[in-house]
Amino acid sequence: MTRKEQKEERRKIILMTALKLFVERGFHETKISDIADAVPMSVGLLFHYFESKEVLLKELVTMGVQYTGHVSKVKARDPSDFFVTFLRQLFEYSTVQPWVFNMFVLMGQARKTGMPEEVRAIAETIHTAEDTSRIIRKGQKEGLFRKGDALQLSITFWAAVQGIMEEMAVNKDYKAPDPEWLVAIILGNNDHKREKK
Amino acid sequence: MTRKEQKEERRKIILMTALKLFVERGFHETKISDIADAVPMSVGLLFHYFESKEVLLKELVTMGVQYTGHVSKVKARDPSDFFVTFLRQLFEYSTVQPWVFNMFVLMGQARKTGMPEEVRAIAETIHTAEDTSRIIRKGQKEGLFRKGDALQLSITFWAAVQGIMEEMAVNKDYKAPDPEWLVAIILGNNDHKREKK
DNA sequence: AGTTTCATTGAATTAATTTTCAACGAACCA
DNA sequence: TGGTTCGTTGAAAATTAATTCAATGAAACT
Repeated sequence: MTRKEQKEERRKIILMTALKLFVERGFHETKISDIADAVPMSVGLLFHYFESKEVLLKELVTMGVQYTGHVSKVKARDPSDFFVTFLRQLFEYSTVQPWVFNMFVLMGQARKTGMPEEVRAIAETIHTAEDTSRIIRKGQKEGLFRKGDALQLSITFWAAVQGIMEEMAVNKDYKAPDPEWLVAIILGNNDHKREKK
Repeated sequence: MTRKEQKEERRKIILMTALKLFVERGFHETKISDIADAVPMSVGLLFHYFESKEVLLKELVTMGVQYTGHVSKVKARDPSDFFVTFLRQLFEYSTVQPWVFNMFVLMGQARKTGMPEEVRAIAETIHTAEDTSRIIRKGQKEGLFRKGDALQLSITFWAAVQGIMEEMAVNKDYKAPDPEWLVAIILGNNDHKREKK
């Protein structure tokens, strides 16, 4: 079993290395040999672990889909806190658990541009914006959130977050913003609901 | 001269076609033959106009740099209005002047991921965030904007906008948000300054 | 100790695209 | 009209990166 575990371990290292490179430079800009060099291992060996570059990517995105499934369920207690808390955690991960951070960025990229069509299809099985639009609707009923199309609001919020995350991935000088800055997108002018500090 | 004008015209068509495809599908995912088909013209002829795919991209990004130079100077009258007005115009362009819209998205992509290194270098000669951070600082002095590092605020704002724009580029169902939703990122809780409708 | 399995390498092969090119014909010029 | 230039094409060549593979040696198993 040690042999099998070893292999599993190695696969993980490759996946995490590739994830980092894909996020920093983009899928197509990352050569198989770049991944191999970074691990490090020979190009040939990498193919012993993954049958192709695209399969490697697909495995990452599939992991992302599963993981995201978890996250979105975790905490749907209070509409007003949900987003701040989520962002705070996400931004913390950027230093503590880079892979979570990178995964988030990759999933966003996969939905958009510059990835094989098939990969996009996998990434699109996630419906974060739809899910959180329910939370927003709830928040709107309570008068906490801005009025307007909840789904549009939700998509806007996540698109903005994605933008921030990608900036962070590329621009290492840039420090994560205060989550409240972003939550203001959906919060609107709500002075009654303000954090007491 | 008609011959030369003709050629210039043709080059523009190619540039605009490529821009659209690059933004919708990504640079690497767009084959020269895709561009040629879309124009339409033969692959060989495209090389009569541009010596390589990368040169074509570089020319687009260079145009973007010049154009952005204009824009950021245009209207720096009133800090509070600046951002709302800018966004309103930008979102309008998405339907009226798609190329401006696409250009904006391309420039953001070029700064980030998935483009040749050399292109990134060109795109990074733009310093929108630095420029607008001055406006933000001014707004902060007037008590209109949220407190905090003005540059970080500025980068955050533009990164969010970039996220929205990319969403719009890919998800045609998604309608541009109300500019105020995004300006809330820098506005903070400012009830005295509210649009009268 | 001998045998089998499997991780490992780097060079050879293949695949996908970009880029070049020889050939043709239409527009322009004398 | 005859000649030159230039737009145009599609197929051939070159390039680049992914993928395969035969060979090697170390670990595990008998």
